[in-house]
Amino acid sequence: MPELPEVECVRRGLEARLTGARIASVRVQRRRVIVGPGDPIGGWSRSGSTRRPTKLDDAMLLVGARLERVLRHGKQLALAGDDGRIVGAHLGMTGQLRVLAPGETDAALGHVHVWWIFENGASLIFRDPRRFGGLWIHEDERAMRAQRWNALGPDALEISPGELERALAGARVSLKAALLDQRRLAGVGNIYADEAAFEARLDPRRLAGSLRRAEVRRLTTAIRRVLKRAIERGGSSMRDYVGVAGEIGSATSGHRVYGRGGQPCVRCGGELRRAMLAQRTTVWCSTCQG
DNA sequence: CTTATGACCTGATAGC
DNA sequence: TGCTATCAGGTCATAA
Repeated sequence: MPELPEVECVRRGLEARLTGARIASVRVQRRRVIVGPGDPIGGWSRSGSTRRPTKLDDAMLLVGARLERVLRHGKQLALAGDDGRIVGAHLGMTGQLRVLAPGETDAALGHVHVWWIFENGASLIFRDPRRFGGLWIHEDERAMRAQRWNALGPDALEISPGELERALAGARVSLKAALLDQRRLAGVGNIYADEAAFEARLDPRRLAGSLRRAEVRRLTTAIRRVLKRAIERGGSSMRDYVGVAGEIGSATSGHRVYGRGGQPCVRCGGELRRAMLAQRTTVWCSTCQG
């Protein structure tokens, strides 16, 4: 579920609430959501491997460290300790990182896989009903970037027209598919791909490599504006997304095409089209988006 | 190399 | 009420 804006809201929430706090202990309820050193990089649920996961110890999950920074690239997150240790996190479709205040318990939360307790009594939980998300353990930030983050394209929130032009150059896929491809640019998912294409007035079925320079420039502005606006509204809470304290984001009400197939275009009043493109539901205005 | 397809999971909702 | 089918914000391995 969460795309760049939602992940950024989580990042900010974690940093605001937990920076400087020391991790006292961790409880792992479900080992397979964690990719340890030596485990298949794609994660256990996808690998089909019959190997056993490598043994984890608490130190790999930052126990004893102070949380110093929370990093993000695209939809990827990482919790960085003050001693160089780091844990990568990806929320998949339904993953959440939630902070519980000292004494606060939420027995209603199911599917909690990892539970950290801080010295100040606060808790951080990773829960994920569908388990498409997970945690990744790396030696340090450099290794994490080398092993995972460097495979991603430039962060969509700050991508430049030149970078986007390079990302789309020669692509023989639809614009929609290219926007969803994290190796080209990192952070755009199904919601914001449609929103950005509408904002830029580009047909999502267009061949991505066929955009002219002026169109790439328009698309760059559109992507950045759409993502920034969503962050300011606290993200899109459709189904599963909530902030670190369980709060709802209001960006959903600002969507102009996503989820509005068959409804009137906010620009021209024509009926918005809905179809499958790149195996994802896609909504666009066939009048406004050439 | 690039691109397409299934697989991984649970839960909400619509239709019978 | 209860069943089945469909759909959901995302990757990842493998096939073509």
